[in-house]
Amino acid sequence: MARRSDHSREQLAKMAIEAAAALAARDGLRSITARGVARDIGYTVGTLYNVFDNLDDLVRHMNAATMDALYAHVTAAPIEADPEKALRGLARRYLAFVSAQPRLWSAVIEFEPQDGAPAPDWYRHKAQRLVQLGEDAIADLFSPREAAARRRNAFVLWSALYGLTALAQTTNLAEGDPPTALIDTLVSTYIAGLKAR
Amino acid sequence: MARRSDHSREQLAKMAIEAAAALAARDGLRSITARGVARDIGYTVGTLYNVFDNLDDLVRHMNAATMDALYAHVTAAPIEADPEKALRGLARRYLAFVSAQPRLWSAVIEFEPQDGAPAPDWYRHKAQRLVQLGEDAIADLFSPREAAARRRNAFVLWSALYGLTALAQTTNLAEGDPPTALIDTLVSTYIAGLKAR
DNA sequence: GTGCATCAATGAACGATGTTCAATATGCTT
DNA sequence: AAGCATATTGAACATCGTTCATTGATGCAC
Repeated sequence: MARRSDHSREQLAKMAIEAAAALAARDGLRSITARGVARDIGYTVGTLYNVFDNLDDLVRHMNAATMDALYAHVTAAPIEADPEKALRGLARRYLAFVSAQPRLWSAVIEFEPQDGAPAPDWYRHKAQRLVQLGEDAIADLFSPREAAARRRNAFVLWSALYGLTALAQTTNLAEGDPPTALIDTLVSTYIAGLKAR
Repeated sequence: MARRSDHSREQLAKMAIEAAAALAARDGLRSITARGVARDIGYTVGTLYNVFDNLDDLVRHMNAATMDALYAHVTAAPIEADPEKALRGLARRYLAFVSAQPRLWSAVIEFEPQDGAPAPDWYRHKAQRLVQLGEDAIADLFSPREAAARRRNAFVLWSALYGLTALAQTTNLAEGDPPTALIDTLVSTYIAGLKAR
């Protein structure tokens, strides 16, 4: 029983993350429990705490995996040269991913660790990579001397996309318009605004 | 035992909501517990369940109160006629409120009821009122025949603001820029984009 | 092969959680 | 004064996150 070494520490972590993601995808972030995850991977609670500091740690790793999957999905297609086309493509693929895995993405949005500690660098980097994609897409609209403005606008765009997907999922405020139309409106209008600077 | 007419049902609800808000403001959404709220208002758990269906119900009412407070704060100042000035004013007051009560606003963002039931109409209306403010602000940029576009853009703007405040609070992705600069960038650029239609 | 030290895995135990509901205390009516 | 209606209670239940002494499988020394 003890010391099975059926799986390495890394394998255990991966299995637990996938089991947690399956639970979250089905019934939401709050349905993730230590005992539930342990049961689903064929181990007991104690083992989970050998691999992760606590449940929040596991959830963070789960969310990191979701962000990795999002990044992979968004970069699967080539990125066009024209800023507006590039951005629209990124945004639509982003939306497609979120729509396909709504509860998984909700888990990323909802999650707030019990201790108010800020997210570790390795986690923040996952988000930064996504912002960077947007920054690259709009790079042609800025001169090399405007690096700060380029970065700021990329962050604003990413935040706007984030908010749009967050609200388009849950609320029903924009009844007439499909999410794609909202995304396109955002990208077109914002890019037009950038060009008009 | 507390005398049964010390407080009306409405008073009890108000006290519980305020107690929950105090807990959330100090230690976050997850620090709200039935026993904790009950203790703080001088009653026991059972009484809480006479007033609210369950904890999620209480949290929803707490978030509704937060949105009411936000609406009151945002509309406390007169709204200017010029779309950009009006929108910038709304956005800045929005940001001021969120910055002053970060954990309370986080509770609005993070909250997802256990049962995946959609938010009731009376709750969604609270958000809709805020979107309406934005729609009124940009009304002059649209002809009467473009009601759909006006509504869509108001929703996009609100979502963008929402995302910006959500991310500006937690992440540290935009290190150089204060939140106000991000808000102004968003408003200016988007309004410029609308004018360039 | 044998023995043993190591340590991954266990699962009982703890305090706290959300929620229920029979029992009870209280105010109002008659 | 008696009785009714009901607001309030708090014990009880299942489940939660987390800890840690115990256990037994494993790899290594010999």
